[in-house]
Amino acid sequence: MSQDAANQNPVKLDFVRQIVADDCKSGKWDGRVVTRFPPEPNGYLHIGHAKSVCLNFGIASEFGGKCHLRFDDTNPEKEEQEYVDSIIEDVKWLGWDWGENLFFGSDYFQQMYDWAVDLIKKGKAYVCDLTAEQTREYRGGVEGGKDSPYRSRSVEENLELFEKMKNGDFPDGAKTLRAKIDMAHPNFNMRDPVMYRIVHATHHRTGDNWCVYPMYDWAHGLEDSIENITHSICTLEFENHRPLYDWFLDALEVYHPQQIEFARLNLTYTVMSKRKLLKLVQDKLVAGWDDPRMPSLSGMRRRGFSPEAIRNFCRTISVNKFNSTVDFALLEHCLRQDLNKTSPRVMAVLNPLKVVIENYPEGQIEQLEAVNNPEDSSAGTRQVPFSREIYIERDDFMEEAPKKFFRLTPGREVRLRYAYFVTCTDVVKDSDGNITELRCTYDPATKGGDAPDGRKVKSTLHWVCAENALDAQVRLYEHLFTKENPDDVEEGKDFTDYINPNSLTTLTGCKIEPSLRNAAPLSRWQFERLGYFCVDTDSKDGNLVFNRTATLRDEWAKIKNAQKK
RNA sequence: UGGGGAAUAGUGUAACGGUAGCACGAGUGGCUCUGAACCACUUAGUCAAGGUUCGAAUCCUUGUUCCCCAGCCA
Repeated sequence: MSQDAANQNPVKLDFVRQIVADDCKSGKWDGRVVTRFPPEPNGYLHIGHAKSVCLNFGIASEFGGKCHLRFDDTNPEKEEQEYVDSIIEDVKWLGWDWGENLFFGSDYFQQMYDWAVDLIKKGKAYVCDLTAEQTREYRGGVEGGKDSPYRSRSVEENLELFEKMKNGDFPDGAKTLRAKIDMAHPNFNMRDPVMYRIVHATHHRTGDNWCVYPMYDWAHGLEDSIENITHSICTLEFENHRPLYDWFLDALEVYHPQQIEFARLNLTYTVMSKRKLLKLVQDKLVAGWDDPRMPSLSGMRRRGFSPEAIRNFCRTISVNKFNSTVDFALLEHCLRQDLNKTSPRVMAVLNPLKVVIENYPEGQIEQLEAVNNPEDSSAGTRQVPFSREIYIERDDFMEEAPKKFFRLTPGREVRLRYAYFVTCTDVVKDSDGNITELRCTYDPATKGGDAPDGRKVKSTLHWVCAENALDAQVRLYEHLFTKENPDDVEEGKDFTDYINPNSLTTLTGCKIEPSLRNAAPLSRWQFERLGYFCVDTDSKDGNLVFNRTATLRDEWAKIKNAQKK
């Protein structure tokens, strides 16, 4: 029974959960629910994988079942331990727990081999000497293929040859083991698919033990069967492979899970294929797999995404059988929803403009109380220093204020958050006319931010005390691509031609309030009025580095934009 | 020209023969010591055409459009 249903808070079930729920009701699997997340360790996990992870682990937890983490490591030429490690880290970070159920397809190589021998004995598999190119020719097109000349070898000969293949008696590509199905089948996957190929390569786990490696179609169903999976959930492109998945398991007469296919995730302004992400990394178009602009989970973690936000996002987009592209804004919404509740507030100035408060005593520093998180009273308060010289955001001052600009301008009174009302009295400029400093006066009666006479101000600014400010580097990010769909390329171009030149802006000399002096790497903060920021892993003592995870929603930016037009 | 899938507001998703709803986005207003958050309102949809039915997004027929498949990758 689904937890949500048990809580009498029935959520609408997606089609996969509906199947699982129906099966639980009918007792199809004796009430068991066993799913698996089966990544190939040939790349880092990305937000698209998170959809699958959350589906599989989510179903297991909601229906009182379990979910295995299984590495589908059947191709030694592409797979590496580095990827195994990163995948484990990422799934764990997302908050899922596979308990004892960490498996590797390669652990089943012997069982798979034995089953292949069974199939040969049943006359349902044969050793084929056709080259890769010949195999393709024989497979044929829509009109059908033709039988391999090796199709009718005797069981004895097949057994002997297959053993020799295993023992390494033949060079790479010399022979394959194929299932004997139907070369005229309208589904190409059923035209005597290859089960084993000869590869003399060192596997990251089994070393040089094997010279033959199983193909996906052969291996995957067997892995599922061995692990007693009930619902084998995979992406849409495997729909064509389901008849073969079923054929192998039926031919072997072994435990037979149900394969269910769903549509993979697409997101605007990003690419999601491992191949393309790898190219971005290898061509150094980004700083690595964990570059905060990458949709990889390691990148998003470094950017400041919370696991909670990603999990909510995956639940929100649901799952279906048709291709769709989710608006990046929805991801951002889920992000902000979580960070708003959980991020401590802090004041930071990205583009500092010095302000001297002329009637404030020189040399005086007072501590003012600031709320850490208005969404969470248990987060308490902290003291923020204030003095005669402070920094405010350059964008918060305009000498000639347009309509609807409520912030500081000569002669106007505004509030410095948690501090005082101040009025701008003078603008200091250099010889080129650039504003270098503002002169203000303050009203001592407004300490804390409220006027005893009840007068109001239109706007509240964040600020940082000049004397105590911490210097920091802040990295601002925008979409990695300028195009909503970077895969939709014009003639002669490729997706890398649409990389956004402004995807990364590095700001130095940013001013941060002193409470962040020892902020831990990957800790998440809201810089008031600016956005959510995360301490980068490059950050070191005395050399703070922040990533902007996301901006706050910004009404003024919209107005400004509209006024420009 | 073969096979396998799929079509619901701009986007993502519900409705399982009985009032087409929710979220995001966009817009308007309210509130505010974050132009945030929060609150209210507005916007906009069943791929098409037939049929069955008292009643169709849902069932049937025909058509249209889109996605996947001819690796010894997964």
